[in-house]
Amino acid sequence: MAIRGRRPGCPPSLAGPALGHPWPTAGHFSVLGAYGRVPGMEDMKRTATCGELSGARAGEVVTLNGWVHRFRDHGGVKFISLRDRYGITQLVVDEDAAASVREAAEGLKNEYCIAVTGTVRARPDAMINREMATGEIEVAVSGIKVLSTCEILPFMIDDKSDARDELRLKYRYLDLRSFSMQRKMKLRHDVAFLVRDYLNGQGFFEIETPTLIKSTPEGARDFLVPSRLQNGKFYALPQSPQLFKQILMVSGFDRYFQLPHCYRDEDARGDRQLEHTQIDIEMSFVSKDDVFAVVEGMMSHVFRGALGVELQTPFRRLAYDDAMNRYGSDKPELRYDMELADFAPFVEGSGFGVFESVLASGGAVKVLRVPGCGEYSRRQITDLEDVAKTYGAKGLAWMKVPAADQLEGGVAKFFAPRSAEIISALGAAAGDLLLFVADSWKTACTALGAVRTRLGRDLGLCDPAKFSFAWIIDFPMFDWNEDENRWEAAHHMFTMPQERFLESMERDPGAVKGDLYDLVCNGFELASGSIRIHDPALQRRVFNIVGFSEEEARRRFGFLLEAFQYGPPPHGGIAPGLDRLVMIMAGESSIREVIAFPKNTAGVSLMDESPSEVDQRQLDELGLMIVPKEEPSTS
RNA sequence: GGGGGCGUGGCGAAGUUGGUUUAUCGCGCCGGCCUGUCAAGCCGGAGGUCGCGGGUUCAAUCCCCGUCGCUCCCGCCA
Repeated sequence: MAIRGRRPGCPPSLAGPALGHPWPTAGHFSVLGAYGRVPGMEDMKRTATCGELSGARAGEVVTLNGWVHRFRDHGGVKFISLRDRYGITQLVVDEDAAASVREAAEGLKNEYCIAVTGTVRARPDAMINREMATGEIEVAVSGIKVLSTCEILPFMIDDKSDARDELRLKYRYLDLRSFSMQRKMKLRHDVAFLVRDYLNGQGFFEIETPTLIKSTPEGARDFLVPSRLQNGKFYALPQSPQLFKQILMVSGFDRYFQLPHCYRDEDARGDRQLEHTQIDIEMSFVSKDDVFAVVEGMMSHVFRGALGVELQTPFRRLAYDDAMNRYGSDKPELRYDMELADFAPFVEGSGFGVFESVLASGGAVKVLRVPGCGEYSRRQITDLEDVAKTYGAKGLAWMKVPAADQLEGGVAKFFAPRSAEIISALGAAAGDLLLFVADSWKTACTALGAVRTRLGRDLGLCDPAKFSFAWIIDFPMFDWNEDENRWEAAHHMFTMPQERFLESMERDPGAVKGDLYDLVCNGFELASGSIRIHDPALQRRVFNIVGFSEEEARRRFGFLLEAFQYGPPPHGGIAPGLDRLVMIMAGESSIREVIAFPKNTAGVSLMDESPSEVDQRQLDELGLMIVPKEEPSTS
């Protein structure tokens, strides 16, 4: 499926605020004179960009530098669309142009990099192109210099038929030439700039933390970097600057931020890369409300500046339990309602054994009312059932509401006696479809939530121009790990348990809510953060619950625990993902679309072909030996 | 680790329920024509071991198995 949202074809979108403010031109800042000496083009350095000329400049002699976007040869008159970062300008080679110029023009091919001198002239009225920012003028060419030539392209720049991703990534430098990609890179630049602008204005310091750090094998897999000087030892690349930013709080830096690269050696996804950029924030002497206020202010600043969109703040807040119960997700898509409901009240006495036994064993029966889908075919419902099964549901029960007081089809016969009551409780109407999942509470919620998301997409319920933010709060502090038979931290071990659970924490870890929060937008988790523990005694209690010995804690996080003996301030923070933020703002569904040089789902960079093998000498210096993974036996 | 989808000239796609014929279309490319296009137009042309390997068959681009690559998803991602 093609996922790029580009459709410019023509450059008018460049001039307009398609993604916010206009493209800068020489009027806003000087792109000219930013060059050093370019051998061979001293006399052909640009005096204007391809996006800035208008009727007011008619008569001016200009030099343009750029790429041949299209070439239209009419025999007598020839047109060249010259493209640079700023737009497209039409060049004309008239019939009476010098023979040398005509000859040079005829030799031009797509994507040649050229310098052109000519006279700006207003187009005749009938020839004005109103779709184009520079459409009222053209440049009558008096000189052409080919700066470099171009091979036959693997795909057309800004072609309407998209090349497949594999090819785009291999020739990323060509892909990035397209206005579509240039616009996204500009958006990313704008967002990063606005983030810095806002946080600086709020008194935050940008402080860099190391990228070669100690491996702390909790959570995601670390990328390891072997040490040559310390033979047999390894650095890890940071999954986030978590420990360092907390240390910075101990150091008194009150308000810190950074846009660090973070690395996780886990399988990539459409919205997940091995390597991504966070907007890492930490603050002292705060509660979560202070963190929320900063992030809400920052997001407002960013959306206003980059997209011209006013966000409504404060963002709504949704407890984790509510998010799960109502939307079946801890990162709910909130651009539409269509909430899940609890069907348990109607199960008892229905005689439907599947539902009854699930409830009897402590599970849940959730129902999703799908307005107007009562005509769904068996086939369509089976497709939805497959979605539910993917998320662990054993099946998807259904019934239809043919009339305001009637239930039919699927499991309706068990519930027909209470039809009116059920329909009224669910707010159902004739023509609705009801879908059910019965399972453990979490599975029932997530499976039916996935069905909800799928339906939202199929039914076109998502307004692409809408950004629905929400804070998800009151997350559980600990998850029970079935495999290892122990409690583990749901977020990380430095998260502050909510005060009301401090007393009962050891007795009932599963009930403890953490001072822990996510920011979600349009069904994506945009940020995750928490108020941290700064009290060593409390920290020990948490370590204890997750089965972390004092010694093990010291070995892994010793420096942090030690730092906390020297007057640590109460602190907390958050880390929005920059790539996901830009992805959502750009209306893309793949994070690769907003990363200049992304890796594919197998972690391979198709352009530079990393990762790659290394010389034996490099391995020797590091004291490493490659042990091939065993081939699966084929006998 | 598991499941789904895709792989056909440089690019994007179509296709044959296995056969007759030269594997089709659009873009691009090459040559020619053309004074107003802006996705220019018209005429002509080149370019493909249908991802790779094996199997079934008289016959495979098509069916089967394996493999490689890309992609979406589950698991994983404190």
